[in-house]
Amino acid sequence: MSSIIHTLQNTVARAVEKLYGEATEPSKVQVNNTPPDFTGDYSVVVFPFVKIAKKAPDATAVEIGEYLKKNVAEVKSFNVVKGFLNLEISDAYWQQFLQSVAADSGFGRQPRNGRKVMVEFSSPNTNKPLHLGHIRNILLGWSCSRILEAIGYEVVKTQIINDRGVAICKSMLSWQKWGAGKTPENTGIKPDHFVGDWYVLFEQKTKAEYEEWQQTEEAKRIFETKKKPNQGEKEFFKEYKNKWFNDHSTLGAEVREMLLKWEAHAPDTLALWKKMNGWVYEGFEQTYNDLGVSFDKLYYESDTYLLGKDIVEEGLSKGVFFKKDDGSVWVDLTDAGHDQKLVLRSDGTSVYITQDLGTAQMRHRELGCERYVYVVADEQNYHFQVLFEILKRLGEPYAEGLHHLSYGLVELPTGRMKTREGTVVDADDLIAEVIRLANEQASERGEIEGVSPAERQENLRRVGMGALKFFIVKVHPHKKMIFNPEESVDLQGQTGPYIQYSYVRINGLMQRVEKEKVDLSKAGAYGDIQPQEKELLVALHDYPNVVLKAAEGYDPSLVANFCYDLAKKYHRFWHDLSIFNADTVEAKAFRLTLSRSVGQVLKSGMGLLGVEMPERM
RNA sequence: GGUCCCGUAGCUCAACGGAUAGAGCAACUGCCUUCUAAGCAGUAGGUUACAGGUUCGAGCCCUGUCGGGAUCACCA
Repeated sequence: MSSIIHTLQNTVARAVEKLYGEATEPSKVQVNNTPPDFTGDYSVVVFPFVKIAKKAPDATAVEIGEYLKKNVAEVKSFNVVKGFLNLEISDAYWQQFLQSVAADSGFGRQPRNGRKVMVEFSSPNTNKPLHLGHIRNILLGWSCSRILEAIGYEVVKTQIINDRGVAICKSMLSWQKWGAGKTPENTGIKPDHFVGDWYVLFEQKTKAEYEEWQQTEEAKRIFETKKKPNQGEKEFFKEYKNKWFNDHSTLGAEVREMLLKWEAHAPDTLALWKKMNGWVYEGFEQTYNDLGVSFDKLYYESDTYLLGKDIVEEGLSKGVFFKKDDGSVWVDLTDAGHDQKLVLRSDGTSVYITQDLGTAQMRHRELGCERYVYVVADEQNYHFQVLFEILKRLGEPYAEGLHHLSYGLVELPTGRMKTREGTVVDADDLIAEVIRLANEQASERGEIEGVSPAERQENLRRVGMGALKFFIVKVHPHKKMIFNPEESVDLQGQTGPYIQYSYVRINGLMQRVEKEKVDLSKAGAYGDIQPQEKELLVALHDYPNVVLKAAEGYDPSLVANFCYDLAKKYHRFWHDLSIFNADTVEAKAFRLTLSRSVGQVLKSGMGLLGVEMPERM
């Protein structure tokens, strides 16, 4: 059935044309939910037509209202307040709507549109385990994928694994030097953490070496000759660290040597690299599993980091790029408000963006998508502006379909997470903690009858993860978010478990319906729809539109807030009205059907966010 | 300095350019003999950073100012 909103928009447009002789675009007609304090279900904003009508707002509203009442069967009545045209929709429409939702398990989803979109997210480095920042990235990528799927796209979920470079070499070298035969197996440490620990040790050893070096005559001489005026020793050496690591450090030299050996495909280095990355993937796999996410296609930086050289040639021949005297290749984006950007070094080697250009082209050849979404933190906004602009100028066919889903940093109440200060929140620790807290709080509430320990554990896992995921995904991506660990595991108020609880209530009802074989066929004969019922119907009615908007804006928080709002309305409904013990069989059937539809939409909506519903809690 | 993002209740967040800016947390008050109280209802809390402008109407759009962040490498 087609939405009443469209009917109203079309009819208002026709009314305006007929009454005032000017054509209006139906999609421009604003139809809003009527605020609670007024009578009506939907309100038409008539101000835009006042000029055309050459009449006062109220008079215009009345005229349009009368036209609607006469021409739209579903419009039961209307009233006009301060130029707002409030419409009451007939119960028959809502009845029919409810039946259609109850009969459609895919309500809110669009049919396949035959189009394909790639979503890239997570994209970790392989030298350390995943942390809270990755979790936001992963949840955004995952829910965006689900939402795009829901509006009809075929979605290819990918990640590019940054499996090469200095960082992983540090872990490799560290384990090689000091590992003494230790493995994840014989230490019992989760393999990605195991590798990360060696990285940390390497950084510690480097720091020690640096501090020792600072006492040497050479260091003192460098300080005296290179320091800025009034610069203290401490400050100077802080700034000098990178330079020192490249020019003086023995550990630095060893890492560079290892990187060179890797690039030369030295067999022992490659074997070590594969072994350690293998451990990391094993660990990641478990974390992804815990988060309930998966990928369709993996890319490895070790395969892609040399790509993009041919695109430089192409850009030069197309005149998009130009060569400087020293042989370096650039693109001039000053007319687009950006700077000149290097795309190939003077020694002919590529830079970061070269690789991304090549990867974009390669992936398009492989996947042939219409759109490509990159989920990457907002510190790379400029990079993606430049990347997309270049691809556009190169005339890539998918250039218009590129999108950077940029998201803000996750901060703790105490400020930014700092590796050096050990304030980075580890993903696995966090997951374990939320599940532990769900268990703890459930124990305080006591046992639920008839639930096996295994079921109980699974339900509590869903509750804990629901709390964590909802807490993160309810915030608009662009905003940096403050992650308060204590609040993230709250199970009351505006939280995942609050929504899950409304689902569990419904689930309990449905089990009774099943057991008692309740006849729901009389639902349609229920005549007197209550406000608590109406607000649920109106909310359900909006669901498909919310999913659509979330997809258009790459914004899962819209779905999260919708689910919360729906759950809130359901709790109110539950509290105010008797469902199973309703006065009449019609009311009982109607309310149960309504409950079932709400449960179905809650499960669907939360599913788009990657949150699973417990059966009992 | 240039560019971009953010600024809403004490705190965390909402609000297709629409009516009296809403929730949750924290505080206080009620509601379990009835379908699960992880719930419901109430009290209190606001010059939407500031100043102009656009219009029937601005938290939202424009200009400027102030605060916070990011970014502007022959790093990734």
